[in-house]
Amino acid sequence: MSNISTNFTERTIEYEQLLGDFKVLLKKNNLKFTIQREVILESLYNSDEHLTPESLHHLLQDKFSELKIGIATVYRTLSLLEDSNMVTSLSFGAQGKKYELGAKDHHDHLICTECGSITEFVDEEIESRQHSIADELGFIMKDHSMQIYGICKDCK
Amino acid sequence: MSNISTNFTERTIEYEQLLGDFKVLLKKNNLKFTIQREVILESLYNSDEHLTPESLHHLLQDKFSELKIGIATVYRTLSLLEDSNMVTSLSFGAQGKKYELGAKDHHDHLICTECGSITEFVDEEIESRQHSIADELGFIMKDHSMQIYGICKDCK
DNA sequence: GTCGCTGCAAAGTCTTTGCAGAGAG
DNA sequence: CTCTCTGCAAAGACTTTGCAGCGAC
Repeated sequence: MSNISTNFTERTIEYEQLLGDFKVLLKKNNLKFTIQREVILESLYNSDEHLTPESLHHLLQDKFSELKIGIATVYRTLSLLEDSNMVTSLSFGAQGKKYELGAKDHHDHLICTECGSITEFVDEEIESRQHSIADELGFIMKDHSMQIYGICKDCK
Repeated sequence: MSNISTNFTERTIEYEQLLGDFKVLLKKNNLKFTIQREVILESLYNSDEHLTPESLHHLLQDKFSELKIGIATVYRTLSLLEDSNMVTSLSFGAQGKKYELGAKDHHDHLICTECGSITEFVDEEIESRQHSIADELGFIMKDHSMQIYGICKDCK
């Protein structure tokens, strides 16, 4: 695999380490390290989106067309990664199930109902409050999603 | 530490009023008020659970077996209610989409990714922080939704 | 009586599974 | 060489749609 193009999402973990963790995980469970599994991990790492199995499959078919990765392999690998807590899945309303690497930072969204623009933000106060709430209710927090809907400053 | 009000499902609206609103809505859109639509609304009102189409269908078959309500009608009515903003849906994991009456107090959700259970909570600190963030970014906040995903105390 | 609604069943979607050949270790 | 993995296609699971008779208004 070629090297990883850096993009603007801050990562809390480097790809090399992530890949190493994955290999350890596979070995520990007597599973094999295949090119399909590698490109799926890499694509999740390099994506700023929350990917659906279908969008991930399309992406793989574009970028790694020579591999002819089947949709079943995408599903199987996502399940494997999710079971191993390397990715988390979220569901957004009617849009179905989406996956993202567990190693990424949280982020929330302001969505303008007029123009559809999306602004990302992170607020430490809310982040820490969420952890407190989860703790107080005996809940192990894995992820969250928060959307604020309204009218952005350009539209008002 | 501030309080987390785990005030489960306080209703802000009486059933009679809800039913009246529903009838107005139907009339306005030239739709008919049928017994099926009524028992679905009533069952949502009387349930403290977040219902899936399937669980709602089972419940209806138990309580109103003489009506022989079809699963298709359940799906159609839930879509109608959702489009009219009388119910909201949450979806998560492999377990599909769940519905709840929108007329309940505003609250956010803790969703267990293991068993699919949903715990509601309201936290004033987060509520007010959201308003501040929207203000700071020049955004007029209309609504928001927040879900925390993780593992509940029974599953961990 | 009109026209929307319903139950049924068939058709779509999305996801999982069975299988035989391919490939990692 | 062994035993898992993969792509394909078929099977499942969940949801939507077409239709003819039913029922609200």
